Amino acid sequence: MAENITPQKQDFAQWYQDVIREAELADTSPVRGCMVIRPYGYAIWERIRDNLDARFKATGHENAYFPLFIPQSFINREAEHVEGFAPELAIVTHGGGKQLEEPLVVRPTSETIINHMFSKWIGSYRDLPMLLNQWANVVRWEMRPRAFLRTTEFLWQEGHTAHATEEEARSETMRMLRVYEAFAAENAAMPVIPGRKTDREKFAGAVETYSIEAMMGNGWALQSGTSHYLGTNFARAFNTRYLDENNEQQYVHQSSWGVSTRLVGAVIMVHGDDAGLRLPPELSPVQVVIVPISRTDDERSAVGEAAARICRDLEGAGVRAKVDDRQTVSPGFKFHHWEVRGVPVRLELGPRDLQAGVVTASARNRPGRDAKFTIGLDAVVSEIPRRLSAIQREMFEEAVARRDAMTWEAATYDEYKAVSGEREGFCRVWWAGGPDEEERLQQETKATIRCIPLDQEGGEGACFMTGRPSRSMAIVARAY
RNA sequence: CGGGGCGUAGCGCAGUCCGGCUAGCGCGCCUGGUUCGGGACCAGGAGGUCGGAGGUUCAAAUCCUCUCGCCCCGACCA
Repeated sequence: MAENITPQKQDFAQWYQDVIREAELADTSPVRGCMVIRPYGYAIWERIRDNLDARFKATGHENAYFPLFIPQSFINREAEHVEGFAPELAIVTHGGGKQLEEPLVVRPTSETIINHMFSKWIGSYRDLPMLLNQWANVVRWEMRPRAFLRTTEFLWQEGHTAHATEEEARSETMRMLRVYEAFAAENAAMPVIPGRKTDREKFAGAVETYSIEAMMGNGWALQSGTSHYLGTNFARAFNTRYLDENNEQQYVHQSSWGVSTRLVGAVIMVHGDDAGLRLPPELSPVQVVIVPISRTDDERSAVGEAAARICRDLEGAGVRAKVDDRQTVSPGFKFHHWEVRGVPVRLELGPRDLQAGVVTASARNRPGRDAKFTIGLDAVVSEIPRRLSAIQREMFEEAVARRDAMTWEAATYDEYKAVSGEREGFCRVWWAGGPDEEERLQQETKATIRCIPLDQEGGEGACFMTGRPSRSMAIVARAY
């Protein structure tokens, strides 16, 4: 069927690249590590962006824009931050034909420049909380790029907030993590596990890092969003202080949180199949594609007219619909074209349908010719939105079912090592280990502690590596 | 930076070991016609510094030296 796409089971990494090429999501760039996001891939990002942006606004955040260039000395102010980012910085040394007095770092993230500004803008407790977000590109020099998942330049959103108290900042950190979780479930049809990162996986400069972890089609984990409690680390480095009710100077407590174009990769790998991309209706740039079928000129005009009317009616009902009225390719070609691109619903409209007063429909998540069904012309506008909701729900349920089927438990490290050889996916373990155990785990099995889920079932057990008693379980998995 | 693979038409490749016809094949592209309910068919056509530089030779895609780049697997990361 999809002759240009390697089957997932044969080679998942190759399948991923094939889908990106065939669906025209992205292309390689002349600069290693960078990628060109093509219009269709960018349209998916726009859907992600618009959905999230609305959620940020609804939680009281405002958008702003901070500069791409950051004085190198800013990065150096927070000890852990420098250490963490130094290896992946791009640094500009020349401008206007002259060597710069101070090199400029191309932002890898904006905590430093934003704190520089916050320290000017925040004077008293009345200025707090400050809740900002920016949509921007960032650069982190990558040794091993992968389209969407890890590129040297990527697009993202970074929220930065300042609060009077630790409690408020911590609560903001968790609130935004839950916003990501809701976006993933409701828009991306992607179940995720919100959890706390171990110190080893923590953001450089944060007190605590939380993430949402999603399971890809091959059982690997993908960190799909992060939220950090920064404490007063950057506030101290940049002297971001406010005067409290008692006329005393206090450092602000901060959070930062982000998701990136990596989410596009997540959607590909969570939902895609051997025929290509499958998009949840919420994120699909085109939700319904209408393919007119005709032989004679008379048929063409009758069918074309009907197709245009259906399209208008659907758009009127808030559905993103499109007629593929190209004369230069056959209907069969169009079927594949839109299947590879993951469009949730296809309507075929030909003379036979018009005669019978119906359209022939098929849902991308129920592949195959036999799964086609018909909808009465009168019922299209009422039926399609219901179908789209159903597809959205089915795709989420399917992803949940696969994740659950590929999640298992191990009581001891030996058991983990024995089973993980044959079993992909997430392994739940009791965890009370430290950096040494994590290091050993990664060296010996290539897996890492993805997170310690926030939503624990309770109980107590012995840490699978150290044997020490623990009240929390962790997720162990291979990760991108 | 280590290990592996690859650079020949827009894309995918053969040809390279063992030097020798005018550098080929599939897809795509252009023109015309017939088609159109699951990637249509026929005929004609356009398209190449064989990644780059140097060398060996009567003769180099093919052999030698150097070089540039890309992809995959590992260490770092959203």
